[in-house]
Amino acid sequence: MLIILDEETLLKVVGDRNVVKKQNATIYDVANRVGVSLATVSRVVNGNKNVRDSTKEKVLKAIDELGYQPNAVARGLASKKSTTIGIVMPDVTNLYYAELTRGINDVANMYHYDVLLTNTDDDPVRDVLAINSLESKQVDGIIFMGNELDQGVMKTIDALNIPVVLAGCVDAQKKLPSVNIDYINAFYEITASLLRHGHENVALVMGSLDEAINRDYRLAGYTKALNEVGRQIDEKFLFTTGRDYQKTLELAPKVVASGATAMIVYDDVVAVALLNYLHDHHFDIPGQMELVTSNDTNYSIISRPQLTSIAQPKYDIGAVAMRMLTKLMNNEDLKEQAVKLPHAIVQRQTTHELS
Amino acid sequence: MLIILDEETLLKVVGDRNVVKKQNATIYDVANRVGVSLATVSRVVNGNKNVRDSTKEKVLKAIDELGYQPNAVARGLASKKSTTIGIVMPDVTNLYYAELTRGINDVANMYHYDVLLTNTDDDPVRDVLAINSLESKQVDGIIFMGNELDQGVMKTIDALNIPVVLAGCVDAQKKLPSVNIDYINAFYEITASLLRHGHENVALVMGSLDEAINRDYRLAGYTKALNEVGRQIDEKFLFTTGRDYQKTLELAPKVVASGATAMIVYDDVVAVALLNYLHDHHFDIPGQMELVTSNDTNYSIISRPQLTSIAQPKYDIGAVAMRMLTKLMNNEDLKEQAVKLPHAIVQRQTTHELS
DNA sequence: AAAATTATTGTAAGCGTTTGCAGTAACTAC
DNA sequence: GTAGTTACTGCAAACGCTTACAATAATTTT
Repeated sequence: MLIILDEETLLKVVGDRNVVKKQNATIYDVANRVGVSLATVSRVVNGNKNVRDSTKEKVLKAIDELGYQPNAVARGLASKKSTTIGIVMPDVTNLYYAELTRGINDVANMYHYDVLLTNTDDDPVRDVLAINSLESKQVDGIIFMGNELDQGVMKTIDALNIPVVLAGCVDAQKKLPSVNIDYINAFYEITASLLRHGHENVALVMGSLDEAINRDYRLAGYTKALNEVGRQIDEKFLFTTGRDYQKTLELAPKVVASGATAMIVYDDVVAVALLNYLHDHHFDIPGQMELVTSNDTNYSIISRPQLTSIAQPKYDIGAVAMRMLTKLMNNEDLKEQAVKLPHAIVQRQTTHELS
Repeated sequence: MLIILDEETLLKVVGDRNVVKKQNATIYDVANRVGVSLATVSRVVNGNKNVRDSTKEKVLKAIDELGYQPNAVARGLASKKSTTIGIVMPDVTNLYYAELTRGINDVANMYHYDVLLTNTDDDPVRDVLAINSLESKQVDGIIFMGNELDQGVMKTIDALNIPVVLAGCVDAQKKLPSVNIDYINAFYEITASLLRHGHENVALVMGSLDEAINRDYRLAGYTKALNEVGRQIDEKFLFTTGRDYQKTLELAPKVVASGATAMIVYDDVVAVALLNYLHDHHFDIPGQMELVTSNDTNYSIISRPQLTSIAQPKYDIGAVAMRMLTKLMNNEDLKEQAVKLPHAIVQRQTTHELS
């Protein structure tokens, strides 16, 4: 014989309220208690106007009494919306992406979206897997960050029924909505400034040239400034490295050996490593070497001397990207596809007065 | 008259493959194509043995051809499992938590869980909201990080039908499984060491004393060391502050004014701020002031001088917490409820030789 | 006061899976 | 060959909600 105990009886048996986890109430329970249909309860839960005030109150009361919370999964299945977005990013541990993420998160919460987060370490294979997984979880939108939009990734995104916005990530084909700073100009400006100050040999330290953001943006800005004063790029001043402190420490002597007297660096971790190498080898900074980094994370304030940096509105890049995504999810049109947020050059201690 | 076009016809009309997003295939489509029932397809998808090999192959082939991907939401509703876990944390932007998160994420992915991430800025109200939201999304488990388990939060967790593991977060009542280092001993050791080296006045810089982790752990270890040499705590050497660079800069002169000749700091951002204050005011470190921090994030390597630190296996704390959670979600028993991972003291440049 | 309109509520068909149970086919042992 | 097993497969009922559409009640209009 099967005995089904009600909660109170069960309590007596078990003796400890904490052991008796109440089965979560369903919309059905609420409807029953009030004596209305599921549809009515659903309407009040979803803020539908077509409910008499008196009914609404009764339902609300019952919801409160039962501690009813709509089951988001069931909701998702029925409505095809999950009120969840996905973030695909290289690494939470990198301050640059962490701050973008923070911006995304805050705006997402503001619009009552939850956030599914995946680290892919810039591995296109994992990017694709992540996107597929997000699709199967029926996210309403995706924000993609990372150095490079691999072809396979692009294809996957293309086949998606879900809006995607890029944040701090460049799409050479300009097919996807994105939020960035004007990388070309930023690198142009800082290079030009350094050249104006008499530097003959300005090193550029970037990520892989296979990535559009380095090749077509950072390097392009640098080249433009050089060309403008009638000079060509000299490969010996070009360096590439991953965002890794230790590895960059190994790269440092090579940069020094190149004869550069100034360097522009694409990432703060990399810049700090170079700076510390110079510091530990008693270089005079900025006397012997000027140094500009480009993400303006906490690192550039914390380092001694403090790093002059291209400042990006990181939090805002994330926030704006997320805001755009909400519009897309809402089938609204975007005014701009490729949003460029303003950047600045923050003068600190690793350069002389800039202008 | 309503005309429903098949994809190919639609293609001819629209002319652009990219505009025709294929409707995702369902389990039903697969079953139809092979000529078996839904149940059979479901079985092969879920790796159930009871399927003849030849059938299995046919199904697999159809799945491949249709590009079928199970709908995780429907699955979740039917099976009551979401293969998703939730993380509730103060702030992704804090390197300490970011590294824990990284550990959690990697292990979660290893076990094919996705991760829902919420920042709550240590606000108990938002903690509760986040947990409720996660519950309604039917996550299979939750990892909670943060300074303090507020009463309300505790209550919410108690009422949950979902396993929760704490990471880098202390539960004074020891009711919840958790992963930490042995904070008491860590702070005891470093304090004792500093005392042995002749410091009369050792400052302790922590977060709020309302939080158990500060009051009952960090302070307790510090006190123990003091008592051991027959001394009492002197309130004038106790300082509390949030994890904020600028605010700590304001606190710094007070710490100096206290007459302390050594300080133990609970967070790297805070420690770096203090260090930089001292550096910028030309203090001799460690000559005039020794400084120990306690999270050993990148900051302590990047700062100049580099920070001596209590080293925590941050990534592993996250990883182990997640591993424990998988067991709990699998209804396995835990060997230990409160796991303590080993810590170490990493000697760098802000202290003299320790012992 | 009947008709027309509008506001409110209920009915029931999904949404795409999983899964217990029942049925059928294939195999084994006698 | 028959009974007893075992291996496969299918049926159909959930899971908890949303949402057309239909039905009823309340209100206005004439």
